Amino acid sequence: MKNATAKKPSRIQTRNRRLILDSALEVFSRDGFGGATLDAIAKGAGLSKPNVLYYFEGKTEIYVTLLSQLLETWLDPLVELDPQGDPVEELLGYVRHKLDMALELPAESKLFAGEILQGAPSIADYLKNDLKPLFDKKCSIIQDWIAQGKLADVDPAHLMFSIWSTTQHYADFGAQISVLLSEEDPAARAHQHLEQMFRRLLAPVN
Amino acid sequence: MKNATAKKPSRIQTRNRRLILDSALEVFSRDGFGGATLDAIAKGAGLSKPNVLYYFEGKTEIYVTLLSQLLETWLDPLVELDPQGDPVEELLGYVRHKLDMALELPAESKLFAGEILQGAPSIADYLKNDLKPLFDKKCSIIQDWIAQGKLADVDPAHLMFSIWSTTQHYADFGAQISVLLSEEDPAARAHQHLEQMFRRLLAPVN
DNA sequence: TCAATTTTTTACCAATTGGTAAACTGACGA
DNA sequence: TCGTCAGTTTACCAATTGGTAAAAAATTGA
Repeated sequence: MKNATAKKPSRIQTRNRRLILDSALEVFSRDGFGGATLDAIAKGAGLSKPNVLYYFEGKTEIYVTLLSQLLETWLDPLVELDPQGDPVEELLGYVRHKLDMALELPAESKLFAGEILQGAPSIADYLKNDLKPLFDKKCSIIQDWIAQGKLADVDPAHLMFSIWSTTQHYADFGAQISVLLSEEDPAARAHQHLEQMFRRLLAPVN
Repeated sequence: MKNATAKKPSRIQTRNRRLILDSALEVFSRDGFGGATLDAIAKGAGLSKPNVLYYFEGKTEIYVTLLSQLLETWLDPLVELDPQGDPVEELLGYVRHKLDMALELPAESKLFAGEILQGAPSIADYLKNDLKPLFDKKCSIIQDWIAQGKLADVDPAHLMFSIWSTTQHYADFGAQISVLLSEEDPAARAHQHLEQMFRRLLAPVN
């Protein structure tokens, strides 16, 4: 008898749920929620469609599971912004971390981008209840840094937007970048460029 | 008899094609290509589905028409980057223009973003044959400016990426921004912030 | 006015899609 | 050895979807 409340999952369950989520991440991030099909996800996971539905209640549940797992990972580096550290270095570290994530996990970034692009229908609550408070807290830390003269006078919220957009751009618009760039190593140049840009923006003017 | 080669369109044709494209822009940008349906587009245009298909050969043709119209508008401000003008002001003007477009035409921005997000399946050729040459040309203009000491030493390509990402972010991630921001007027703050950021980045260090 | 042409509607359809029912397989403990 | 139950497959289905055929209505030009 399967109990709704947490029966420790078997080895097979762990493996197959992993397979399904891996496949689904690829399919959803490539085709969007509307364009993704259970058949494609099942095929990618090497399982039959009914077998996939044995592990998840439906397409939507797979999608939401993926998103909520992603959000934890995604939020992490922001949480780490330390009020005690050196302001400029803290923020540059955050930029570096976010860029690395975009470069290493482009599918996750695209999944998130697609969800927001379509009005965040599945994660509106999360944004309001979890992200917003954290965002406000970090903004006020930045505000304090500015008040202490340790940082140039920037708008904290819009600074965050700039960090998010410039870093995630390398994942979300990867298709465009790879056409426009002939370089061997965009990653290194990207790091250099963003470091330069945000250092100049943030360095306090004495 | 309908001739394939340009019969001047009737008043009804112009009107209905416009209605269809307007509705399709909203539907595609909200639901993505895969999630969009002809029924939704037809309903939004106030026409029957077969009537829509009287004006366009299919869902894909509507989508591609929309994209190619959009690309012209979108490219325009980049074309205007003038090698003769003052470098910093030229680039800041470009930033301003792009931000205004994102704020005023968010649906267009989202449509484009969605297409790139999914690997640019419909506009890969356009990117290679039209955008790339223009991009290279403008990059070398920027490179010249730098060589002349009129601009800080930035990577032109990545500078462009930063401009695109930060400005379009206000459209593409609007759902997130509106949750995080309680301000009355994000547009004004956004303009201020981007001006500040790019001015500091671009100002030549004497 | 009336025939030719454009536009619109009605009635369909084949393919795909998300999802279900139920039979089947196989491992494991008593 | 047998019953139990997790896991899998087969066969299916109703709804939706992109699209078509052809008749009906509206418009236009002579």
